[in-house]
Amino acid sequence: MSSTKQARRVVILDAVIKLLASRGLEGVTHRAIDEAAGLPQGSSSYYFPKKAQLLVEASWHLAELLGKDCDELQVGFAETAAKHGVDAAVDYVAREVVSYADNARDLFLARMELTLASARREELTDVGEELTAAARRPIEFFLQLISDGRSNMPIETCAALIDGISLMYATGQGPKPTTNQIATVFRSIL
Amino acid sequence: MSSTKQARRVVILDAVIKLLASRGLEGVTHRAIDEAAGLPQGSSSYYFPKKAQLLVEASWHLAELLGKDCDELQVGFAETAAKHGVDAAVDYVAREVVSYADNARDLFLARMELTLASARREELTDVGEELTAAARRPIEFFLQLISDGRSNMPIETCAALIDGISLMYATGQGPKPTTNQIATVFRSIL
DNA sequence: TGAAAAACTCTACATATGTAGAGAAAATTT
DNA sequence: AAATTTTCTCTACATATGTAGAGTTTTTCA
Repeated sequence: MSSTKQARRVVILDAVIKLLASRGLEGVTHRAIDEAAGLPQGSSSYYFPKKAQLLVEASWHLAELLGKDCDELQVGFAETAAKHGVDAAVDYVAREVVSYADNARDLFLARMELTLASARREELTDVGEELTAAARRPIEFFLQLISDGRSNMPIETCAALIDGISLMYATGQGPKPTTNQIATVFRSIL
Repeated sequence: MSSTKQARRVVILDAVIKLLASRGLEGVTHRAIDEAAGLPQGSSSYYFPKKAQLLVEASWHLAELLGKDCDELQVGFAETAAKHGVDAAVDYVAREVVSYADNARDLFLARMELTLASARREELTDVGEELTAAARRPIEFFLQLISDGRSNMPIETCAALIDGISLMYATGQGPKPTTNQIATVFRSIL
């Protein structure tokens, strides 16, 4: 596959993620995608003829985006820990988690939409698990590091807490999480 | 409004909730509702001509159902606390929360769908808040009782945690919450 | 440069959906 | 019981959507 073709596929998948966040699964139509992506009508239909497959690929793409962000976060954490100690690193992560709530709102909401959909669409089962795994990976990493494996909160519980807080904030049902709140969660784990 | 008419409206709104859980917002169509409710085609369209309004009313109905369940839970809690002490009551609530994850899966998933939708559909803003409030009310009640207002975990955080755990379980992304896990959350609040 | 292939855009069409309203059935009133 | 109103069911229709493929443009390559 040529790189321009690949690039256009990415443009389309990005548009799908944006639409998932702004209009939900019901708002993801070939025509709406073309418009959101600024491409001629028929484009998304040409690159992804079947909608079911389109959603699967958009999900994998989202998992990749989440993974990249998480990798960056891990690097930042490791560097901060090395320079200023674990305690400062915990604060660093807490700050990142909080700012991520705004910066990656679309990614988060798209993940929630797809996670819900994965429970009822067979073709999304696998990538649904990957989405969850991608979101959990960095948390797992931190818990391991800061608690040295002796965390008294299971990784799933911690991830669920962050997801729950993010969901309420992203949907306007709760206040913006504070750095303090997140840091407290991490520290209460020790 | 006659009671039979009111009864039929409830049948329809119940069907909407079931569909929200099993097929998501995209699966809620007048025709699908009629079939799910076992009513003649055109019924849901007759009782709720506008889909936007149908969703609003289904949301209020869901909030009412959640409220009833929560009231029962509060009564059970109060009785158990009176008979066997607060500690036993905490266990009681933890057990209820866990069994609720299975018994009220549809209600929970419908609430998640509607909460996500309320972030992008203006007409759902108000009822979206009510849905969240209805789900939080009993938690607020318990926290107040068991921590006597000196909880070190804000009500929003506790509610977000339970929602997050429930979401992962309901979508097949996490293990079934255990009584122990929930009880630990409640006790860690003290 | 010109033909062949590939990539893309546009159009068409079958089905699905929201919505309105005609017509039938049931209930109510006289 | 007949008339009238109310309630409900069925049908129709305009629009939206998924999907396929015709036709066009661009690229590749001999």
